[in-house]
Order: sequence, then C-alpha cells, then structure tokens
Amino acid sequence: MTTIKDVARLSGVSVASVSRVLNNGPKVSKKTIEKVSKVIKELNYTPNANARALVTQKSTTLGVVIPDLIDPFFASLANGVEKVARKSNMQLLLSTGLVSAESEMQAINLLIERRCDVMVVHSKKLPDQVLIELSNKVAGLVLIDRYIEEIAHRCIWLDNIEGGKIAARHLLALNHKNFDCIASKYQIDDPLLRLQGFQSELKSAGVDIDPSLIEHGEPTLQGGEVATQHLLASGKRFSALFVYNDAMAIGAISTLEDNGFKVPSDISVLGFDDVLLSRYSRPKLSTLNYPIEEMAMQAANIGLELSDKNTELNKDKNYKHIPRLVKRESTSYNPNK
Amino acid sequence: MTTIKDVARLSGVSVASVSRVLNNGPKVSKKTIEKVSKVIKELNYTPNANARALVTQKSTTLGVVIPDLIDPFFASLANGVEKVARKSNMQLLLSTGLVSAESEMQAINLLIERRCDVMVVHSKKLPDQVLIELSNKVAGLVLIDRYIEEIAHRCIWLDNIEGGKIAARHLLALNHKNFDCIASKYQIDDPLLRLQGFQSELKSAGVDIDPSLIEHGEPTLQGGEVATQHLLASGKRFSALFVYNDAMAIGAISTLEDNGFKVPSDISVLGFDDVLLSRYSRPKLSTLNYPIEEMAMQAANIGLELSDKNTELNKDKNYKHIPRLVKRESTSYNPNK
DNA sequence: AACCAAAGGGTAAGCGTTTACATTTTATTG
DNA sequence: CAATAAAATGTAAACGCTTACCCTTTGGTT
Repeated sequence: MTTIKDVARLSGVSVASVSRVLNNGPKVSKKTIEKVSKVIKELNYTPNANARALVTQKSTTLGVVIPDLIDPFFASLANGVEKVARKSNMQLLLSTGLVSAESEMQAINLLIERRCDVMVVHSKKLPDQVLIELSNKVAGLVLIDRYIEEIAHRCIWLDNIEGGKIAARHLLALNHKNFDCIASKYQIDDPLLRLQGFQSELKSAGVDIDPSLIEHGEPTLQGGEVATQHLLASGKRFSALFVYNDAMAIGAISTLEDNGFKVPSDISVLGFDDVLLSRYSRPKLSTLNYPIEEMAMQAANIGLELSDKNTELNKDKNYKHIPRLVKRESTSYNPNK
Repeated sequence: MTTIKDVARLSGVSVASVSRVLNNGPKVSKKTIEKVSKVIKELNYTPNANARALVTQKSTTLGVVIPDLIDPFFASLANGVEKVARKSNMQLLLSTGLVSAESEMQAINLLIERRCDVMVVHSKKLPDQVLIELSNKVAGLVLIDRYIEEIAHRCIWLDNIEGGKIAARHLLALNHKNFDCIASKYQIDDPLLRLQGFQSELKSAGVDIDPSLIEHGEPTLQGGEVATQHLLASGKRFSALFVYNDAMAIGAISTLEDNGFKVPSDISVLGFDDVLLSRYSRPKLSTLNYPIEEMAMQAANIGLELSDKNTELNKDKNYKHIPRLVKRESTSYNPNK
C-alpha cells in the first residue's frame, strides 16, 4: 500500500509538506498543494489512520458496547451513536457484550485497546465499582441505561420507576379497576423498577395487585404468549394489562384474541419501549416511548465533551429521561363502573 | 496511558520480553512471564492496538458498510459480520453509506484509512467499475447483496428472480388465478428482479399481469397501506398479492382488513425478507426468507480468506443464495375454481 | 543595496509496538 | 570442568505518520 513517502518522493517534496496538505496545514503554497494533490490522486493514496492515531494520540473512534445488534432497541442505540460519529467525523467501533460480566469486560477492553476517544457502554452485569474504576482510565466513558451515583455525570438513563407510574396513571385514568402485569424473568433493574413504579402508583390509588399473580417470562413474543396463557389459566379477571416490553405485549394481545378477548374493548394492553414493532401490530400498540436513540446521541455527545481535556468536567450533571406515553389503539376506556 | 516501556521498566526486563509475554511468544521463561504479568496487572496496562496494527500491518478489524442500522435487515447483516469478527478475535468497524454514490464511497474510504483487513460492503449506488477497481486495492473486499460478474468470487448475493418465481409457484399451487403486486418505488435491482421473476413464472403458467396495475410505493408499512388503497380503488379483483417486502405486506394486510377483506381467506398476501416483523404480525406473514445473517457471515469469512495472502484465490467461486419459502398464515388455498 | 520579516519547506524525533538478529545465560554432554 | 548446544533476553530498526524547530526563499522597506 502506498505511503506518505511515496507521495513525497513522486511530488518532489518532503513528507512534512505532504502531511501539511493532507491536513490543510498552515504553511503550504498553492503550488505544493496542487502538485501533491495530483500525486495523491494518481497513486490513489489513502493515509493510514493507525499511524495517525499513534502520533496524534487520538483515534477519532467512538466505541459502543451493546449485547447484540438484532434487538432493535440496541440497534437504535448504536444508530444514535453512529449519527454523532458521522457528524463528528469519527468512526463507530462496535463490541458486543452479550450477557456475562466477563464478556462485557472483554468487550470494553477491546475498545480500550483501540484507544477509542469515546465509549458508550451498555452494561448490566458489571459491578458499579468496576465501572467507576474504568471511568478513571477512560476519560470519554459514558454509561447508558444505567445509573451509578458516584459517576452520575457519565450516566444517561431512563426513569423506569416513573415509567411504571405513568403506565398506572394512564390505565387508572381510563377507569380500569382490575390490573395485571407481565414482567421479564430477568432480574435486572429495568423490569423490577417498572413494576415497582406501577405497583406503587396503583397502591396510591387504593388498588393492590397480588404479587403472586404477576407473570414472569422471556421478553419476547413467545414469552408474552406463554405468560398470557398462564394468566388466563389462573382465572384472574382483569381489564388492563401492563407488559414489560412491546414484544411481549404483542404476544399477549395475540393470545388474548385467540382466547376470545378483544383488545382493547375487553382488555387494554400497554407495552413499553415503543419499538418499531409497536406501530406494526394490530391493534397498534399503546406504549411508553423509550427515547433510546436520542439518549444514545446525547451519550455520545457527552462522551465527546468528557474526552476533551479542555472542558473541565461538571460532576453535578444529571441525565435522567422520562418515558413518554404513546396512546395508540391497544388501550381504551373501561365502561364498567 | 501506560505503555509497554513502563511495564518493561517496572518489571526489569526489555520491551521485547514484555512484548513476548503479551503475545505468548516462543522464548520466554516462566519467571519472566510471571514477573511481567504481575506488573501488567498492577499498572492496569492495555496494549495499544494502533501501534500494533502499524507494525504488524494488520488491523484485526472487519469493516462493514450499510445504509443504516435502523433497518432490521441491515442490522442482521451487521450482526452476522459481528459474529464472525468475534469468533476471529477481530473488531467490527461500522460505516453507514446511506443513499448516494458519494456517501457510499466516503464510507468505504473511511474503512480503508483504518486499513480494515476485511470489508463487507453493501453498495447499491456505486458503479460496477468503481467496485472492481476498489477490489484491486483492498484484498479482503466482499460485496453483499450484489452481483458483478468480473468479481463474482467476491459477491454474496440472493437470486431475486428465483425468489419471484418461487413466490409465483407458491401462489399458483394454492389455486390462485388473479394476482397483483406491490413493488418498491425505488428503481434498484431487488424489486425489479423480484417482479420480473414473478411475472415470468406467471406467464409460463399462462397468466398475464397488467403492468399498469402494479402499485409502487415506499417500502414501509405506510407505503404498503397507501399502495393497497390505490389497488382497491382501481377496482381490480385479485385473490393473491405479492408484496415487495414484509413491512409493506403488513401494511397491505392492515388496509385489506380495514376494507373488509379477510387475509388469507379472501386474499392471500405474500411478503419478502422474513424479518422479525413477519412473525409478529396477525396473521403471521407468509414470506420468502432472505438469509441475510448467514450470508453476512459467509461474506465475512470469504473476506477473511481473501485477505489472507497464503490462500490463493479461486475466481470461479459463486455465492448465489436462493430464498426459501416460509409458509405461515397469510396465504391459503383459493377454493374458487 | 542592505536589511529584515514573513512565508514556505525540510529535518528529524517520536508515537507504541513487533521482530530479526546479536548477545548472554543456562543446561547438557563427554 | 571445558566445550557446546539450547534457551532466554536484549538491542535496535521499522511501521506511517505529525510537528517542533530550523533553514531557505521571497519580496518589501529604508
């Protein structure tokens, strides 16, 4: 592959001059620029970013750690970061963390090896302490979808508790009296907090929900179907169902209708996340919008700031987001008094 | 950030030795390994991949060019490449090409700057000739979802014509007599060829389809809805509808049912791609499976081979894929004689 | 004509690694 | 114990670039 030396030789100047035209540096004459540019074209020369990164000590690389790309939620996250990367003339380096603490750590390490200027990390398994230490090593580290008090200025997160409350309020406002929930079987913050918020708001309204009746399942279409079958089998009567995420909610709707219940006239179903799916289902899904792409963009931008030595960091920042209720067709007024 | 020199100094050996334990090189004593490993832990040292890439002339990076990550189809593509990257201890560098030839070229150039060993490129707009030239510069270049005869050994593609034919045969086998199509408004290969195959197979069966009745629309849910409205407004009668992709097909179904047609009992609807969506719709969508993730994995693996100077390249390879019919609930037998 | 500032361009060091080669240490053998 | 082979380690060059510093032009002022 041709190097800067080749270009220098063929255009009869020093490598310094070539470098200067490459970076439109300060001290080059029109003539040199033309000469060199011509040779660059001819040789089809492309500068080596690795060499550049080495000498400049910045990689113009934005790293992302997510479990996978198949889940549209994470794809949106990555897409948000990518947008910022593009705008900042940087590149997206992707590392998938999958499930375990070890694999998350490994994914992060790969990005550190690459000396990413910024790292947007979605980690569920790594302990707080590890992440805190990591943030001492990587200036541009940002956590998304997680809150750790000690490094709150690096955390972009969604208030899941408030999300649960909003859900409860919506259903309450629609005159519902009998509720049930489908939760995720995974014991991580998101489902736990959503449920917590939901229940606490119901309780404030004087409604109690028997914890033993809450179904837990795989957060997928099938998981939603299975959970709903269990729910129906239990004989519990309810007119409003709050489901952990949109995929499960769609599975729930499908099972409800297969069993003769109309959504929303018989039973209202409320999802969470507002992924693409929710707009494609019939009835279109009412849900809580999780603005993950905007949050990802914000995260990337904050990482950019953080990685810039010139801006002194303000540790008092807080980046909490509140989900927004999206009323579509799967929830409606309950006429029963 | 600590460097190999720091590690060398603190452990009282030369950088060469450190490098050797880093790469479990051939000639290091147990003692040195232990000594150095300890210091590495202490200093929390992470080697610099850029420096490595520079000296070894390989970046252990796998580049991908796709329009965006939001489209689940491309997310699957990226995910396939990522799987291979992970298995090969490489990293995924992502560049989005969006729509224009220029932006595609720019995305590719960014990957070249990074000296990606392998590049999996999804390009629709760049002319054949440019891609052919590019493949002379980048040994590990692979094209996905595109066929160029001169570099067929670098092309992993799907036979869209055959896909159209399979669709036609399926619908024909279900005793359908009156067909219509919804196509994409974009004049690129995929929709054109699918339609071509569909029509040609129908013609073989003695059925003609009036080109003027074929609707063209945005390849989205809304596009499918609008196109279907036009179709219905035209008054044309049909019992089988072949739609460019799954999103449009779901839009079509929704509009058909809103207008009193039952799917599939009144009208069979067949999609294309078999994205996640198709399993979530009601009725579940019959469609043609586009094995994009497997193709992407194959592409990445071929790129890996190609980039390896030791394997001599066989230009006679051909990587054509045939879509597979997935019968679900949106197509059924037409009882009318 | 002499001087000087400004502008353009070159030299060379250094970024953090790997690795061929040279050198030293250790183990083996007669 | 000397000789020698084998193993471990060190030295230094190289990868492709940027940039601080220095040198050479150029042309404007007196």
